Amino acid sequence: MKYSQATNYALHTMLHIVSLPSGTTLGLQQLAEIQALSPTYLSKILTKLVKAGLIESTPGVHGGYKLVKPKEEVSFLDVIQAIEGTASLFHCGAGLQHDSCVIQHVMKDAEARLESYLQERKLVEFAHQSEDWLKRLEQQPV
Amino acid sequence: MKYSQATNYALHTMLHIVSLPSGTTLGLQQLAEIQALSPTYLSKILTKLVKAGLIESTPGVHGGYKLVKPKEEVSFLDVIQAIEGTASLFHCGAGLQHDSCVIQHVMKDAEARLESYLQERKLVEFAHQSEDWLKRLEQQPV
DNA sequence: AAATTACAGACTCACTTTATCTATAATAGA
DNA sequence: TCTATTATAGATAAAGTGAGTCTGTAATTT
Repeated sequence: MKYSQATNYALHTMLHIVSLPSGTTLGLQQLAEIQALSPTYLSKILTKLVKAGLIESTPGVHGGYKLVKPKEEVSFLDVIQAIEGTASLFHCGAGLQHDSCVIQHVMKDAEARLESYLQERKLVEFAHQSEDWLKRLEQQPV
Repeated sequence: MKYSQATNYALHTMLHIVSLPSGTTLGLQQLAEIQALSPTYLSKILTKLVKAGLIESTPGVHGGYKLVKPKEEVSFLDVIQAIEGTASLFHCGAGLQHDSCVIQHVMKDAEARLESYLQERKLVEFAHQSEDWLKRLEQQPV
């Protein structure tokens, strides 16, 4: 069991977007360049974040991505679930049981602990980490 | 991200083994039958549990599987890690960072919470759930 | 109208999961 | 020691998932 690479990219990308001055946008090209990724691939990941309601995109000349909600509200869990989905980690296959399975109940509780913690932690806690990148971008503007 | 089906089988199988009277063994055929699985496939799963030091196997006429440690010591985490391995859920690919990545740090903490909970919960809590199956097996002995 | 930007779909490649089948090794009991 | 019984290892295969590329399309600003 592992989180996908896409989740890794999504978290790093969101860290950069959260670090933007309010209202500012950041372009796909720049985000892809920072992480050494193909833009079209990163686009697929970001589209999931758009559909999850975390960011919004505007095409066109000075388009890009920007936050929808206040940056303080963006949790790790929000980003992770946007990419990985919300299906439960464990599902007891045994036909009859399914609901009555005690094992499943424990696993569900464990997952709840995990999610609760990831909901508490917000990306904005580490926004300063991304400032270097953003300053470098300002110095060589488009 | 999901736990594998094999983990599901392993947990259910261990629940049965934990429910055995001390010293008693349970055969591969019976365990496979209960869960409607091919014996050879289940064997591969159980071999992992053997190598992890949770159970031991004896071939031969009245062979089967039995616990190594006291039943009270077998946690959910023990079984899960025997099947899934102990690699971390999340690994920041970004070359330089790897250790300094703040995202990875949060993810590691989250995982620690998950594992801590699964370590606390023991399979023996639900041993009684398996009694029905075991009694039925006694009534039609080999 | 044109340049710029994000989006969608089809496709590929490699790896993992979930098995199945066959053959082999080890043990207990006659 | 022979034999039945049981677990194990190896080869194989089908299906699914993850990761990524390429090409083309839609939308917006100037």
